Amino acid sequence: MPKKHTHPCAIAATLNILGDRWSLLIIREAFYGATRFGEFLTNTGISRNLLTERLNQLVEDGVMEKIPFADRGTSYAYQLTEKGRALDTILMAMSDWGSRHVYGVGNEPVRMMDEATGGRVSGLLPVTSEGMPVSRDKIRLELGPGGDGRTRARLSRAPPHPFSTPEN
Amino acid sequence: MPKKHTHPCAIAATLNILGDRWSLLIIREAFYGATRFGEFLTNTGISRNLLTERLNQLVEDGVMEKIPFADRGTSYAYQLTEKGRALDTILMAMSDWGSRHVYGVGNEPVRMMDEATGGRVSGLLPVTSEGMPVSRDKIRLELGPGGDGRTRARLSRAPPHPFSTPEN
DNA sequence: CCCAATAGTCTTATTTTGAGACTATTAAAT
DNA sequence: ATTTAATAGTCTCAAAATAAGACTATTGGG
Repeated sequence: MPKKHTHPCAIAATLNILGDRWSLLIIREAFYGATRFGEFLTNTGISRNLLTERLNQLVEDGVMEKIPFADRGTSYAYQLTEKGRALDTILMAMSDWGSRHVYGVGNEPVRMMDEATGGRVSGLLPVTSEGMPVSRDKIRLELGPGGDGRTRARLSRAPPHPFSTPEN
Repeated sequence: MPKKHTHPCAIAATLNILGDRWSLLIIREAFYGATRFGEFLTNTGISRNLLTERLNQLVEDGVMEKIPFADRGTSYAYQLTEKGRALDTILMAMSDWGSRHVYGVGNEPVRMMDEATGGRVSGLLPVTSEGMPVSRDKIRLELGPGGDGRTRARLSRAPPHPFSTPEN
């Protein structure tokens, strides 16, 4: 794995764990039910040595766990931890973006459906801790307890509402 | 950039564009207001040759655009396209995950605040096209128009509700 | 005891990354 | 008009990661 980002930023920290071509594809397969070395191997197309390294890293990072499995030969089940299952939102966001902006609406390989209403899941809405929807135009970034001078400097250069759409 | 994923999957397609250590950090800086080569250079810590390559790639992929800029020397502004601004959800999801599971709640470098209520933005909720919240336990994956046999095979192996929490 | 299945290791060539020196273009200052 | 400084690169080289595939180790079942 390449060198790591060192500045205090939750996005950079996430990229330190998942910022490569394969890790999130392995995670995707785990959500799709894969647990065995061979399944990840054939379902993703990664090479053996890299899969070994990535699985070890994901276990070390607490995203997956490796569990001995009674089966022919030496065998293990790799499964998501709670920390790993929390990656569902990132996968959904990437699936949504890729569907809309790479494949295009009407050409998605996979659709997410809401079994309750039969409608399509069509996005992710920022919400407060009370579950109230938040408008992207009203989101402001604030220095948190884990931030430092560099974080403050970065935030002070940022626009007041980074995720708002530009007024024309 | 490394070889690309070829199977039909919106997540894989997204990783083909953003699946490396730097691209999303460049995008983050763009949301934080950076537009110039030198800003991306110093704010991310990427090396010059890689920044050149990544910016070119992001422009080619339609995520950013390069606009001549009247200033000292040869200069340009790199800015997000609409396709690029749509990456906000992925960034928010990564920021949220990194805050909770790497830094830990109470130790986040940056907090997202809702200016309307003063509360913290604390997650992303899947919603239907009508804006109705969807329970993760009720999300089912379905073959879309862009899928093929491999997509179908992958989905048929998947659990009925991939994003539900396991019953204990 | 042998066989097959599983999960790896090892080797080698190729590609990507990282670091930094060097170059090109242009607006402003003199 | 010439020089200077700022900007955005290009180029070179070493180090590291990736890719592909041959080979090895462990173990349960026949």
